Amino acid sequence: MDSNSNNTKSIKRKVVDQLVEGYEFATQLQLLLSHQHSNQYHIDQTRLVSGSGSVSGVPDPVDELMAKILGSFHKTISVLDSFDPVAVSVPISVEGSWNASCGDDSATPASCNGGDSGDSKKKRLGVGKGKRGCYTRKKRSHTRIVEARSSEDRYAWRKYGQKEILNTTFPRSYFRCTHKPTQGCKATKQVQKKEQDPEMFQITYIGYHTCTATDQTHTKTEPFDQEIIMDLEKTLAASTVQNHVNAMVQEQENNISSVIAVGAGMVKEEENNNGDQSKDYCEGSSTGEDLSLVWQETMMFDDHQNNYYCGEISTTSHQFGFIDNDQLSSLFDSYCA
DNA sequence: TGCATTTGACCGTA
DNA sequence: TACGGTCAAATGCA
Repeated sequence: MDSNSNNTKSIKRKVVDQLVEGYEFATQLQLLLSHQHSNQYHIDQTRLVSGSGSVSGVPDPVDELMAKILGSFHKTISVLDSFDPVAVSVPISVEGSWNASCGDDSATPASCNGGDSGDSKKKRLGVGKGKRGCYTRKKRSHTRIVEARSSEDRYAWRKYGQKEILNTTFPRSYFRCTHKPTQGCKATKQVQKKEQDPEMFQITYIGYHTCTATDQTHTKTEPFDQEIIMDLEKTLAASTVQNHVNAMVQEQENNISSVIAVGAGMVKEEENNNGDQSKDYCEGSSTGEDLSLVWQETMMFDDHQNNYYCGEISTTSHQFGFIDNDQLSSLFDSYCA
């Protein structure tokens, strides 16, 4: 693909992002205005009714205007959507993945190693060590943030890194599943002490365990002393999720993971798989089973509305909406198509 | 001696 | 170019 095409796509994506953001802001404004205005409007209408007769059927001008604004946004987004469906993911989206790596292992390592040739102070690695950094970075939905008093859990982790993070007192530690070399388990976690309460750990779990370790005698929940589950971006939404979770856990004490908040986290992943990334998103690290688990996790059945409560989490927005079973099926199909 | 951890280098992304 | 995530050599430990 040439750079022109990439540029066009990049610009298009930015336009769409802005439109989506505008759409969401307009929606919020509509809610605010309708809430405020309905009171005033109701008073005015009551006055009119009591004064000069009935005005029933007169449209609320605020609602009318907001409907026009939203309609305009929606039309624009739809046009772009028809132009390039990949670039648009509204209003309920699961972030796709992308591949920014050096490609397959047989490729020349020049693009992997030669990218940064600048820092002469840095120790150069020996010949044949050139595969460092050859990983794909992708957005993955299986990202859960929990807070706990202990970073321990029932899985066996191997620490592979530690990093000072900007504006934080404590370093972040990086762990991967001990069984990654033997079973290819892709689960990783990051542990960082909380600034406010150093006795608390913020643990970010990325991916699910696919290993079948013999010492794994417990159900696949993590961690066992978890206290708070957080959305990547919106704690408020997480509390909503948590409320649903608590209810669910009582009803379904079986196998479903207790980790519910799922965000579109951005992680790096080693270039071990050979498949294309879109396939990997649905079948690789996010297998069909995994994906269904994500949906299980993100959807809470609302017994009053008879709808699924769907938590949308993306890098730029977060909103909740209701979708029915048919919409759920079609979404599933479209994401994995 | 083998496995786990530490730590600086390296890399991709924003 | 800064930052965060990962690699892998060096080191520690049982």
